[in-house]
Order: sequence, then C-alpha cells, then structure tokens
Amino acid sequence: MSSTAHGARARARIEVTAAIKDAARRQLAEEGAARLSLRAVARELGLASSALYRYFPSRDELLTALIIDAYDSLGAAAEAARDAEAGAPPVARWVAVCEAVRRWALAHPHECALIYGSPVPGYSAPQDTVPAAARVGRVFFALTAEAHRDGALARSDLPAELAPEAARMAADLAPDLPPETVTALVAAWAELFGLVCFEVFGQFHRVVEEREPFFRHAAERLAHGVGLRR
Amino acid sequence: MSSTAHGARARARIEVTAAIKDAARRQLAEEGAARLSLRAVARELGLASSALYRYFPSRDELLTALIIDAYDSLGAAAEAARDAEAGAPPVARWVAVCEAVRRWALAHPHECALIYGSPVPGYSAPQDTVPAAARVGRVFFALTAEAHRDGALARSDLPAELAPEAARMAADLAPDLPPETVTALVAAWAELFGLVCFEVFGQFHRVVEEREPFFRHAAERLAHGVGLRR
DNA sequence: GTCTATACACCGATAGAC
DNA sequence: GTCTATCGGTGTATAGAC
Repeated sequence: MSSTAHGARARARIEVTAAIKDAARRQLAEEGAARLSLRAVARELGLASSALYRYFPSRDELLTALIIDAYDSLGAAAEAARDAEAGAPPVARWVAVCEAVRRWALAHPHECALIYGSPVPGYSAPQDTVPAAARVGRVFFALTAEAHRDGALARSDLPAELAPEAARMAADLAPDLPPETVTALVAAWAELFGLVCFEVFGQFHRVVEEREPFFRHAAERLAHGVGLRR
Repeated sequence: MSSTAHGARARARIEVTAAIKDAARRQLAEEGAARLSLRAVARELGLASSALYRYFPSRDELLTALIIDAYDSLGAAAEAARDAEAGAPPVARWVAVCEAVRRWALAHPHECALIYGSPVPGYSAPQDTVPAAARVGRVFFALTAEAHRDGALARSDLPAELAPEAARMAADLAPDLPPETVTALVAAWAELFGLVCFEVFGQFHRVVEEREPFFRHAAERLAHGVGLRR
C-alpha cells in the first residue's frame, strides 16, 4: 500500500513537472527565454508561484530542463530521419537528416531560438546540457563514418595552417575519420544551422520564397563539401 | 542669434540621442534586447525615465534605432574590407570581407545577437530597417558581379525544381548575375552567418579552438561554392 | 525638455500555516 | 506540496509643474 501511494506520488510529480514544462514552453513562445517567468507559468497552471519551487529550485533550472528537452527532441528527429533511410546512398541520407532538422526547427521555432539563437544574458548552461547538445551532431558524424567505411567519402586537401587543429579535432570528435573531413563536418554543421536559423528567424523574408527546393539544393552542396559521393 | 540657439539645441539633441543609444547598447550587453529598459537607460544617464520619451516615443523605437545602427556598422565594416582589397583576386577579397564580418561580430557580440539572433518576442522590425539590413549583402553581390564581369566566375548546374525560384531571385536581387550564382550567394550568406554566430554564441566552445584558420578555410570554400575562381 | 508623482502592472524568492 | 503573505525590487507610460 505504501509502495502504491509512493508510486502515485511519483506519477503525480512527473505529471506536474511535465505540465510546468509545457506551460513554460508556451511562455517561451510569447515572451522568449530572457523573460521566462515562474510566476506566469504558475498563473497559467492555476498554482501559487511558490509551489513551483518544489519542482524547480529556480528559474534557471527550469530553463536548463527546457534546453535539454529541446536538444533531445531535435536529436531524436534527426536520428529518426537517418534510420528511416538506412539503406539509401549517403548523400540522400544526409539531405534527409538536414530536412528533418529544418522541419523540426520550423515546427519548434522558439525552442530553436532557445538552443541556437542568442544566448540568454545572465544564464550559463551547465554541463548537463552537453550530452543532449551533442546528439544531432553525432548523427552527421555517424552517417559520414558509415560512408567512409563504404568507400563513399572523397578526400580533399587542407591548408597547412589548419592541419594541427584538424588533427586535434579529429582526435577529439571522430578518430576514425580523416582530419579534413572532421573540419568540413563541423563547418557544414554550422552552415546548416545558418540556413535553418535564417529561415526560422525571418531573414529570408522576401528573399527566398520557394524554400524547400532552395534548402534541399543547399543541403546537397553541404554533403558534397564534406566529401560524400553518390 | 535665434539660428545659433536653434543650432545649439539641435546639437544638444544629437548628443543626448547618441548618449541614450550608447547607454542602451551597454544595456543590450547586460540584459539583452528582450529586456532592454528605458528606465535602466535613464538611470545610467542620471535622467528621469520620462525625459527619454522626448527622444524616443517608445522602447521599440529605441530598439529600431539600435538595429539600424548595428546593420550600418556591420555594412560599413564589410565595405571597408572590400575596398581595402580593391585590386586583389576575387577569392581573396571574398575571404577578406568574410573575415571583416567575423571580426565585427566578435567585437560586437550583442549587436550581432540583436540583428542575427533570436527575434525579440513582441517586436517586429519596421520597414526602416530594410535598407540598412541589405547593406552587407550588397557587398557580396557587388564583389561577385565584378568577378563575373572579369570572367572569374564559374558556372554550375541547378536542379530543375529550383530553376524558377532562382530566376525570380536573380530578377529581384542581381539581374546581371547568373541565376544559379544568385541562389548560391544567398545560401553562402546564410552559411557565413551560421559560422559566425556559432562562434559568437559559444557553440564552438571546446569544439573548435584555432578559430581563425578554421574560419578562413571555411570562407574560402564558401567562395568556391559561389563559383569564384582564383 | 526635464522634473516629480503617480497609476498599474510585473518579477524571484522566502517564511510559515495547513 | 500547496497555500497566503510578504520583502524588495523591476518595468511602461502618462499628467502636470516648472
């Protein structure tokens, strides 16, 4: 009986925690991360603001939870796209993952802003966010490593001034990939999010209208830049 | 005499306006655009908050002024870099402009966040910002058009699905450039800001350490992607 | 053009009753 | 674990005196 009661309590706690995060995500859309307010969340849930402190010890901890959720949600979307095209040629899989990233960002613009937009002044993300943040990146690395194993990766040259840093990055991030591929991957990763954030944040307004073919073509060129063939 | 008095008043007005914007830029760094506050600006200047309404009718108008200044400051930096390398080969000039953009962003991270980071919730930039916003972009377009006139621009293929949009974009943005160059330029522009914002916003923390050679190499590849040779 | 005063809203966080 | 009450701040914007 006491274990049942304990289970019910734990369940209730999980549900309330989820409700708080959902309300906070709505807040994020209306006010932005910099103005996320525990009081407004409490108001929306019909709770006293002081009650929230039983779930999140501070506003920043709530923000951290939202950031981790966002990274995980994006990572899961990317992984699903990669796995859905398991047998396809590397470039097609690369483009599919890029399109999944874009779709996720368009569907969750405020969470995209939260993790890839301007840093929130006064907030510094704790180490807890690092594994979740790395999740999307790993999809591109794994994809490229697979292509490398299958002989579908072209080599290219690296300027001498970049060689030591490329070697360091490769050792850190993907020891099984050629160093110049690792730097190209990191650059492509940043460039991909440039394309996505420009669209999501409205910079393409009245500049690019047919965004899907535009993006697909750009994603293909990113794949070629990394060295993926076919 | 009355014209002198009038001139002195106009001068004072310009000086106070500049002081308000300077204080607001410091605010931007500490609190972010979403929390920019007229009262805090007034406090810093030792003025009553109500006095600021004689200079800016609302918080949003002050924000607009800061946005236009930021775009102009970036645009001027890009133009200076382009002109400093007037005789150099197109790729070298391209890279020089990219490096000027990066240096500007690193020197003005909060203004970079203001114009290329997350949109400010509840704020919508008026049409006044458009000319200033286009200024950086024009530098890249002019550079590429010059290379095109000099026969230093390679042609490339475009997928059929992108051809109509490419033609529309070219007609709008640069009728003197091949359509596939125009789409490549817009993509490169977004990708450049992806690289720059990732560095400025801290996404390269513990990923890329030697950022200058990394960036230079990436900028060169962007130039080649647009079709610039030499 | 600057001031004081004001109306009316907001916030994070804590103490202590239940 | 939720509440009320509270402390000590924050903000936009306007009215009206000088």
